[in-house]
Amino acid sequence: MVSYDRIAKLSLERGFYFPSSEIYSNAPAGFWEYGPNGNNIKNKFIELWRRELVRRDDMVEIDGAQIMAKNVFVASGHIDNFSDPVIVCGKCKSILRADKYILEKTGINVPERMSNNEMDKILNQYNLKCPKCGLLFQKSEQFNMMFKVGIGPNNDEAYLRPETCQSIFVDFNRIFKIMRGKLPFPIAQVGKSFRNEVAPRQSLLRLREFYQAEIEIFCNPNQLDTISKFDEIQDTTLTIMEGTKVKKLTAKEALDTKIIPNKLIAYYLSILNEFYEKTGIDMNQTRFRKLSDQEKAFYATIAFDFEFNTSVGWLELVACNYRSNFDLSQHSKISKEKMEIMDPVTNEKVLPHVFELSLGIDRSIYSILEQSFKEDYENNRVVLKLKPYLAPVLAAILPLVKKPELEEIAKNIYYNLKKDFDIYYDGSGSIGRRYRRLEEIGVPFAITVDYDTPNDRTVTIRDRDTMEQRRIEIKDLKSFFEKNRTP
RNA sequence: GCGACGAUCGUCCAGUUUGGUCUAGGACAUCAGAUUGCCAAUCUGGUAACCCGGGUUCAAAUCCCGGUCGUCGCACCA
Repeated sequence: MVSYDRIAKLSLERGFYFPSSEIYSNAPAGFWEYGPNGNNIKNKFIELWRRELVRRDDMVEIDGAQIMAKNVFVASGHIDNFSDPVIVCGKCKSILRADKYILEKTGINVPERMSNNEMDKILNQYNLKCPKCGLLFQKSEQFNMMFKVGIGPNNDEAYLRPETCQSIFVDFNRIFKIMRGKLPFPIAQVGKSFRNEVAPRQSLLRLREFYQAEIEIFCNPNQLDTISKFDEIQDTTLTIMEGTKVKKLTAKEALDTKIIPNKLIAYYLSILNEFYEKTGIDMNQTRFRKLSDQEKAFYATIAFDFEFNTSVGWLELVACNYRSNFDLSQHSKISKEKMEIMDPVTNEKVLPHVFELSLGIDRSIYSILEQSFKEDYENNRVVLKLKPYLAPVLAAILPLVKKPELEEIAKNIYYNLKKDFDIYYDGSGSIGRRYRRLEEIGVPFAITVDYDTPNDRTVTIRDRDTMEQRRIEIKDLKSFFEKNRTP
C-alpha cells in the first residue's frame, strides 16, 4: 500500500515533515515544518534544480523579500483578482460567495469589479437571506487570499507575497543591467510564498506557507523561434495532454504539430522534463497538461501544468505560463518606471515578454517520497529508494558489533569524512536493525567495519536497494562517495 | 467555511458504553547495559501519553459545553 497516509506516517516517525506549532492546540492549519531528514531532502532537491536548470541554462538567481509593498500587488492584479466577494451571515457564520449567490437568487450577473456597496444594494433590494438560518444579509466583504501585514508603528499596509515571481518582475531592470543581460534572460528564485487558503489540507499538498522555485524567462516576443539551444533537446520525449488526448512525442514533433507554439517554450519544457527525470519520479506517470482558455490564469496566454499521478490523484507540480508582457507593463504603469530595454541581440527596443516555470517544491518533495517508497515484503522491510543525490544521508558508518577495536576504526572513518559528506555514525543495536533503520530514510549506502578491517583496511559497502555487499579499501571511500553523490 | 466522524506514550492499540480498581496497561520503536563474526535475534533496566479551555461531581481519560486540529463530503483553489 503506497498511499498518502503511509507517507504521512513515515514522515512523522522519521522527521521528514510534521505540523508546525504542534505542541499548541490552537495551532492553525496549513503550516508545516521540515524535520532534519526532510530538510536535507529539500536542500538536495533545490541543489538538483540549480544544477539541471539554473546552471545548465546560465540563469541568474536572486533572493527577494517576502513582504512587499502594496502597490506591487495593485500592479500584479492580486489586490483585485486574488480576492473573492463574500457575504457572512451574522448569526450562523456561513460564508457564501457574494457574486455567485446573487446570480443564483436574482439572475443578476455581478461583474468582477463591482464594488461592495453596489452588491450590498442588491442584497437589500432583493431581501436576500442566509439559506441556513434565514437571517437577512447586510454587507458583503472581500476575502483576499493574501496575508496583509502592518509595517512599523503606523501599521502601513503591505503584503506577504503570494508568489515569489513578483520580486523578479519588480527587480528586472536592475538585474538585467548589472548582469549585462541578453534576451532571453532567465531569472530564478527559491523562496517562500504565502496564501491564506480557505481550507488547507493534505499536509504538503496545500499549504498556507510554501516553497516555490520559480524561473522567469524574459524574452523578445519576436525571437521565440531563434533559440539555438533547442537543438540540445529536440529529441527529448514529452507527454502532453490536450483536452482528453494524451500524446507522447519529441520536442521537435510537438513543435511541428503546433501543440507547443514555439522553440523557446519547447526548450524550457524539455529541460524541466529532464530535471524531473533525474529526481527519480516515474515519467510515465507525468504529463504536461495544456490548459484550456477557461482554466488559464487571467495573465496567461499559453499555459501548461506539469502534473504527477500520485495516490491522491493528479497533482500540479509546475505551472508553465506564457505571461506575455503583462507583468512588466503593469509594473511600469503603476510605478511609472520604464521597463523597456534594448535587446542587445537584435538591437530593438522591447518590453520583454515572460515565460515562467513556477515550481512547487513541497509538492515535488511529496511526489518524490511517494515514488521512492517501497514495501519489500520478501525481506520484511520498508525502503525509500531515493536517488543518492537526494537522500538525506549519503552513507552510514557502522561497526559490525560493539567492540572497541571495530568502533575505533569506524569512528575514524567517520571523523575523516564527515565534513565532506552527509554521513553518520551508528553503533547501537544489531547490524540488521541498523540496516533497516537506514533504509527507511533512504540512506543508499552502509559502510560496515568488520573483523577483516583491522587486517586488510577494507570495509563492506552495502547497497540499499539490492542489499548486496562488496569490499572496498578505506582509502577509496572518499572517491566512491564523490562519484555516487553526483547526479 | 459548512456537515459527518474522530483525537490516549514516537507509532499502533487497550481503557470511555456503566465516572472510583488508571500515581493510565500492552506491543513495536527508542535509550543504557549484557550478548552478538552481517540483515528488525535474545536478556535486564529506563524514558515516554489522556488535544486545549471551561463545567458537572466527593471523584473525570471517561459525562456536558466551547475551541483547535485531523479524515471524508460540499464549497473554495493563479
